[in-house]
Amino acid sequence: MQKNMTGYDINKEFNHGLIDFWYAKHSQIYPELKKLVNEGLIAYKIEISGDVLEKKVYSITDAGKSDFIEWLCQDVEIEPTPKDVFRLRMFFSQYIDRQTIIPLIDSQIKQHQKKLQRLLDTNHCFDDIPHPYSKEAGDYLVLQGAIMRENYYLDWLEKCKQFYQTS
Amino acid sequence: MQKNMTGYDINKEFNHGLIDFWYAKHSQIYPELKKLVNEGLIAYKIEISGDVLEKKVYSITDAGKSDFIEWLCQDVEIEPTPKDVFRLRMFFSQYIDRQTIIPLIDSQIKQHQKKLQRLLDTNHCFDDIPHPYSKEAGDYLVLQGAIMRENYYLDWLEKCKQFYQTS
DNA sequence: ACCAACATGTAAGAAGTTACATGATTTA
DNA sequence: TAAATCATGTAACTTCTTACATGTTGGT
Repeated sequence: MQKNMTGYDINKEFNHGLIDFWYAKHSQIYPELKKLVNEGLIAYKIEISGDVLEKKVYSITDAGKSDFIEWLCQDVEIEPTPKDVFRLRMFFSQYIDRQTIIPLIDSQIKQHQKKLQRLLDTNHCFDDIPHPYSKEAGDYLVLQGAIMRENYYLDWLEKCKQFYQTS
Repeated sequence: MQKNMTGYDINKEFNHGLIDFWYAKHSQIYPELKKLVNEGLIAYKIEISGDVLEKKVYSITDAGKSDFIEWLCQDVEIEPTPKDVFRLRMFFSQYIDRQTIIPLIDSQIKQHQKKLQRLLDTNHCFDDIPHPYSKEAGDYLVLQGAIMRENYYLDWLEKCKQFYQTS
């Protein structure tokens, strides 16, 4: 929808980029692209890199665009709260002894702080709030959401830590 | 781990109860229980309800307990941010026109407010903060996490709404 | 020459959803 | 006696992960 891309490009955005709300492995991406071509929603042109290496550069078709916009405008029910393995662990935290649980929580805090820092570094790209309906609008909104999410999660982790420390 | 349960009980907790961090359909639960029995991690006794209805009441074995505790105490890497369809939609929000997007966001706000209210109602069960290592500790921590999550998500939705309103 | 990155796929299996399928018990 | 809830399963399918599999290009 936003630019022509190869499967490799999509994989890079999902796994090395900043997209923090969706992902897929290349082993899922390539078959899925094939499927979308069969459905007429995307099409590709082969480009040659160097001497022989073939790149399949995909673009969205008109049918794909209208399908996508239709999907985008639908009012939908909220999803169930996503599964969270660490929340599951905390649910059973009564079975972890005190000298074990604090380092476990600290490890999560450390990792989430690192993630948050990475998001905040990216946030400097937006010196000004982008204009609605600009092409940066989506990036901006999801990045704000990601930052807010990490902050809430860290607050919760701190709460868990204090719960087991002050007793 | 906490009490003996039937597959039906587990399904009820997942789909009608308050567990807000994990779920499964009964069509997944029954085969999974069978698998765990084969692995010797759980066992069941048949109880008769009424005249003939057979209930399989499952309990965890010693092997299951030690396996579980071992899993529980492991220090693990944080998971990737879970997929979020509405975040995905907002990423592409530039393609939604103004009279459409605001009701879409409002609908999400309404649904999350309802969910939050349900969580807050449950929260009244905890007049006092439960004691760490009590059996309510896990319930308490995940409920606080769920409430914090809904609050953060509502804040983000409001931010999205304002972004598209003030322009 | 070597290595990192570019580039594209398939196969086997695990996890999860939807639909199919059946029957008993309790409550109004 | 009808409906809601209790109770347990299977089948087909989609989704996702891990591992297998191959070859090119660009930089040092």
